[in-house]
Amino acid sequence: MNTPQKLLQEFYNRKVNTVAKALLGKIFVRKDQSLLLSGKIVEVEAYNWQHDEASHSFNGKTKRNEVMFGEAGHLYVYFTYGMHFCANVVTGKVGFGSAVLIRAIEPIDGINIMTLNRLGKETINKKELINLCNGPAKICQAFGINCSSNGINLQADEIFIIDSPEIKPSKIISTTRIGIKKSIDLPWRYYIKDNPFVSKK
DNA sequence: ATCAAGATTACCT
DNA sequence: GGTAATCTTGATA
Repeated sequence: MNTPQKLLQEFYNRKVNTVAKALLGKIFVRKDQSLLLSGKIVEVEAYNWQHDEASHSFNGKTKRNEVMFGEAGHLYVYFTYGMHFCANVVTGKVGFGSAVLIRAIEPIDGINIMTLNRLGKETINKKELINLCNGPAKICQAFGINCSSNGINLQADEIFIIDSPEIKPSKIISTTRIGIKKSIDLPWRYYIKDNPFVSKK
């Protein structure tokens, strides 16, 4: 049996749409001493620097988005709507400001902890399980991710992504992105076909 | 200094 | 389907 392999720098250091599709099916992991939380990435969105007005990086580097302009393979976490965090994986060359938003995860390990983080209780029914990580802010709440994780290196042991067999192109659906008002026509949202943990059809 | 918008979610009808 | 919650950031003056 092969040892699970952490994704390396070279995986992230490619074009954002390539990385976005490649991230589908991979295992997102948060480790903190005895704490182990993980789940399969089933939905993502790509945000680019050029020709993408919806991207935080479109108007250039600021204090908020500087991680996006840094090295690939780091985590960009931002706070929005006065109450939510969203997590992104930085991709491509330094200075290009591109990242992949993690939009939905199928929970695997630590479901009891995620349930506690999200719902304030330990038991969960089937419907609540489906709704546990099917949205970018829900993932951060379930995994306990906040701005203190902004900029961390995914090669380290706190938060990282483990390799897993590639999803076949025929199983990847590409649609327009959700919740944006600019560049709404770009088909840069990708999700795994027929997976019940995807946020929206 | 002021202000509007926001890569969302939960709860209402 | 509609909207309140809630506050940081970035743009403009």
